[in-house]
Amino acid sequence: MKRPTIADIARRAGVSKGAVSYALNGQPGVSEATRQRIVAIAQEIGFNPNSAARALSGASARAVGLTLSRPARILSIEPFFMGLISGFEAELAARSYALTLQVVATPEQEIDVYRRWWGERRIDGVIVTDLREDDVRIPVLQQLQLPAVVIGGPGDTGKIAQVWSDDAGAITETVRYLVALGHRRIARVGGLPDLLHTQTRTRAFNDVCTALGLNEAVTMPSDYTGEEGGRATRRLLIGADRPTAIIYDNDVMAVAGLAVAQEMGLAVPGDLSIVAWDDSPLCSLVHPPLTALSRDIAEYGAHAARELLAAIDGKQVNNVEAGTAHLTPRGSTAPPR
Amino acid sequence: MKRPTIADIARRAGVSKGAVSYALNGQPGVSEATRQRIVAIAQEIGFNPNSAARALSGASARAVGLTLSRPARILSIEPFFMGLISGFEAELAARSYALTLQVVATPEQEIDVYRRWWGERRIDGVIVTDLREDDVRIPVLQQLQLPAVVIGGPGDTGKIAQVWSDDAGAITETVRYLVALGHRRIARVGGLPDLLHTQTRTRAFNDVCTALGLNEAVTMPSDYTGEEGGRATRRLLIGADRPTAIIYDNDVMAVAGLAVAQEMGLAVPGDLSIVAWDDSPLCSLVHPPLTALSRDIAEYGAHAARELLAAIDGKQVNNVEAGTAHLTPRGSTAPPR
DNA sequence: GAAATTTACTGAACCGGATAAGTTGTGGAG
DNA sequence: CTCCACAACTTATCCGGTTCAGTAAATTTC
Repeated sequence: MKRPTIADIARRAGVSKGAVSYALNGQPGVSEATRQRIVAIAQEIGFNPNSAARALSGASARAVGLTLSRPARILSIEPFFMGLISGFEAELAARSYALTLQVVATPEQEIDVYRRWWGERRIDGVIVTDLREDDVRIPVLQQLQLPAVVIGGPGDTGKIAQVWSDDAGAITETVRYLVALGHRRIARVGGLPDLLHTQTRTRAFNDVCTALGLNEAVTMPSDYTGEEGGRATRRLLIGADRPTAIIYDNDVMAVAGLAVAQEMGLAVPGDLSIVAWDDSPLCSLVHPPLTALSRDIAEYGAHAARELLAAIDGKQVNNVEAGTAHLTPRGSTAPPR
Repeated sequence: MKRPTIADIARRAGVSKGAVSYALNGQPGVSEATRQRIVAIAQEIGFNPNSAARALSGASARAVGLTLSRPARILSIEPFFMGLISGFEAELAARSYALTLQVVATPEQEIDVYRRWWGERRIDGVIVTDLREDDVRIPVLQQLQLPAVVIGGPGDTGKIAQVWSDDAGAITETVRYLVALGHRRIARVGGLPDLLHTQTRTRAFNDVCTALGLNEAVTMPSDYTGEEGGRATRRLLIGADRPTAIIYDNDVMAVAGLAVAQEMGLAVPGDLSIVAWDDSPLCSLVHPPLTALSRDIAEYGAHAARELLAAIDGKQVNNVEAGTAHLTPRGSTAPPR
């Protein structure tokens, strides 16, 4: 089936291609009567402008790119990214931008994808997640002058906009809450250590523990997987002065930690309190339901999408903080026995 | 930064645009020496063909579309879709096709998205999930002559290819296994009732229960969410002759069911055996780990992607079955007390 | 009422590739 | 030595929009 073009509309309306273009784009240069006639014909024959032709004649591709850089076995379970994608989408769809997705294995491959997408003019901008220290992707994005928004910071990204949430504030609140419950030995199972927001959390965790006079702030590095989270938990719990509370950097590890505690015969929250970072249905599903640091991930994604669209439109964008996660107490936290 | 075009390469190589196009696409019409010179220049200046220009001159858009039609709160936790996406991607990336994603709320909106994508020539084909009975999307796809592959069947989709897995065989195997363990009262918490694969499962479940002489095959309809799965479980367990085993149509509901059983003071697997459909890290994370119907979801997605690419290439594709899920016994199933 | 301006268009160039058709130059057959 | 076939290009056109430079008619201005 031949898809209709503006030439078809022009023929039926008895005007030139140019007039049709003006009419459909709300440009001046056609009378209101003609415009309505053209729009009606376009509607009737189900016209959609060929995105390739549009992109070729200088306009934008009306698409943005996102790479997912974690291995499939983590992605498949990590609710965070799906929430983020939903949030982007809501914002992008409203301005009829498409979202192009690619799964990558390494930062180098990710850079290649950006290079290719930009070179092909397939996208107008990208959303970058998991900012690292001295991130190799940043200079490439700057060199390409590819509009971008970075999620996870704050860090040094030059003129590239950032969207982040106040992780330091959230972890401080959490530790204070646990201390108020009576906990003195609080440990943490962290995310990937080279991610900037993991470092932010670790630093804030150490600071607040010192400030409150707690002995030592142990952070077990991990990788967001359930297996690693479980292993880290086991290592924390076999010591003589085991912690009475553990904060996990994501929900998956927290659920795994809960399973390990139960397997070792520890009561939750009686013997061990558990806090998950990033609330998700997962946290309410398990028994006991997990106390979690909630934030609106979809809104976080929507925020990033808005910033990116602004950057694409050439507006100068600044680093924005998109709200602090707040503690949602559930059944997994209580005073230690 | 101006992105290089074939005209730039042509100038530097001292040949015409046409020669560059032939050289880069492996077409005959240039000598091997010239071809290598051109390829070297393209490499050096980091040339990527403008996808819009390419798509405009008759070639394909080198992109396929996927809509996600469940509400965000389910998508965010359902590991199935992420696994599927990973699988597509592996296959698409290998042939440098892009994946365009859109979250939709209703089948009607989904149809609109297909119409727009196809009209805009943004994509070459789509992957359709969650086939229903008399699915409204199928006639639209046929009318548009939009290459497509349907996941979840088998059903009547005319010439549109389908990829499905043998759900009937899997559920039969599961029921036989539970009966072999000594269970006589087996219930099921199903997925959305209007999905075709849910109906296939329900029918097979009823059939095998009848064949094995079990009293009644109760299927509680649900919607894949943890909340609904938990509610359905509670309803099943409050009866006098409560089931000793429950099969869940996805992992999220199974985890929720486990929590409900524990909350009601029932031992798993002592008082209640649990089987989850679709294995995921989630199933191994909880305590006890859940017996699950495992299948390689990523491979399932890769299979669908291959079929779609074949359909785009104009090859006649047939309905293919992509393997049966097999039972992975873990700690959540045992003989009833 | 003639000149100046505005309105409502048309025609053509352009974006960056793909490709059909035309143009050389070379080597081999006859 | 000529003719032909073929390789190795060049030239020109096309894809479907956007946009700029024209143009004729209508309207305003003094």
